Amino acid sequence: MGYSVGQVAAFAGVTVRTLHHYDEIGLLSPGERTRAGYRRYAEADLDRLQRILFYRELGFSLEEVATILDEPGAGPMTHLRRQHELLRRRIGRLQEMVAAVEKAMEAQTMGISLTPQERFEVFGDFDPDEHAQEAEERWGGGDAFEQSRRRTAAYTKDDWLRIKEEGGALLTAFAEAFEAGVPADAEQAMDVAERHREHISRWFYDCSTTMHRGLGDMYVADPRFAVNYERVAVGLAAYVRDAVHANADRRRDDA
Amino acid sequence: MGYSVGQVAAFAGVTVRTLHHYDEIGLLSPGERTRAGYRRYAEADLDRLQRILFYRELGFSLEEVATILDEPGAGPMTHLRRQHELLRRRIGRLQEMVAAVEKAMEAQTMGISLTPQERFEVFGDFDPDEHAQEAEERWGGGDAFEQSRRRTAAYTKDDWLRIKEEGGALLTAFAEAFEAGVPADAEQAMDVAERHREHISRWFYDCSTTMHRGLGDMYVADPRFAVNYERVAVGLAAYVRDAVHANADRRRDDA
DNA sequence: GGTTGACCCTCACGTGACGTCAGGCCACAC
DNA sequence: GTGTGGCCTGACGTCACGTGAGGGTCAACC
Repeated sequence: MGYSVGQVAAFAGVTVRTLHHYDEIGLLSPGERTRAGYRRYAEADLDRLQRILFYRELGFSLEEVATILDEPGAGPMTHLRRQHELLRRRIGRLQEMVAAVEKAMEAQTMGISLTPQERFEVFGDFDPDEHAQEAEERWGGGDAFEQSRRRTAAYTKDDWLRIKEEGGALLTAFAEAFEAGVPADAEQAMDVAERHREHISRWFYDCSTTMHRGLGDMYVADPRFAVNYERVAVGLAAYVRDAVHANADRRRDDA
Repeated sequence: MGYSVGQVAAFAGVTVRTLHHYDEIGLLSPGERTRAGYRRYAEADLDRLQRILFYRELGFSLEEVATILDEPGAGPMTHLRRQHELLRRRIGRLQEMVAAVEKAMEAQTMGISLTPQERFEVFGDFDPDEHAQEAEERWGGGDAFEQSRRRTAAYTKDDWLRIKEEGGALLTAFAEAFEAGVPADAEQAMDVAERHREHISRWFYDCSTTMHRGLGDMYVADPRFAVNYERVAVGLAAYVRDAVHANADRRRDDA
């Protein structure tokens, strides 16, 4: 029963070394080993491998793939839906590139030359500090952003692990309240929102309730942020925003 | 005049380090330096960078990108057409993946489970030894293929460089004859075909004229091979096939 | 029942495409 | 003239494997 490394490698179209690597880093460890130490992959392992290869091809790092796959409460259907969505987006992006190429062909035949900005327009989506720029515009003056950049620059790997852990706990807390039907303006939800604000203040920048409110809005408006919540539960981003708003109202009333 | 590394990095959406790296490996060296040693990128450098990023995003290694960009006689329009084609294919592939995901979703909701082969079907295109399997089927018995595998296993980097060089020379020879309007059954073209057959025999496996004929057919029929010729000149794959056939006929007559 | 050949194992170093400091010029602003 | 930000060249780190080396395992065939 089960498949050997060679067999799995063959029909997955990867090398044996790749499977060894995934085993080494704990991304995909075969369910069993024979007494001789041979790896034996079960049906479930193949499922996991298929997903790994899928997300990998869409450009996720193996670490990211691991967190996606080990996300609690994500069944097969969750993944399929997400994969569908990711593919749709990627196709959209490529179609934009097609349009850009066609535009360039036209410009070429007309003898028009493009400005540097125009030339790289289509790559703009991938600008890594896009977040930064937006933060600057939205939160005014770039003060918060600068602070965040300075602070985070000094963080160690352990710090980041703690941040990830805390963030995950907050996400779970939001999700649980949401799934349990707790209203966003109930004390429980507001408390989680407050913990979230403290989390931001503690690790990134001094986050006032007003700034937090803006942040909450962005979680819904900006798909890059929304996806983090929506992939846990549909509607969670809006729920988080509402909780954050309710919390901001409460604290204003307190004052 | 010209742009600094920082400026170029900014609107191309890459890091300064990346530009340094491209300079180091000779992929993109700025047209000029200031007397202080600062890099100054000209308009043409931006063009090149844009192409580099394009091909890179489609999965080419930097070495491959270099050979594509330094291909002699490839103007802006050649690149645009090729980019268009590559994008179209990539979109096609992603659409297949979408279909596969949708099929999986259906199977999931129906409670059907897929076989391992079905699971990885969509990744099949990337199976690296796909060529091998086909070779085995087409040339019968896998003898040629086995020989090729055994021989090439022992080749050094220098050997591969020579092979690439020889192959490039043959490609150029074919292209020149083609562009010059030399008929495929003219002596000049047949001679190149014969050199091509010897090249195969020398480096990969004993290639009879009959096998060579089959190989020529495949260069046209199989897009994975055809692309190597078509990207140099449209119609070149068919030309090569015809020359190979003519050469095979000639040598049969000789005998 | 021994040997052959395909397949498996674990080190362990190599590679491609950068990321990330360190240490030190350069240039313009105040 | 002294910051402050941008640029330079090393040089080492990282990620996702590739590529042997050296050695067990196992079904098959003689």
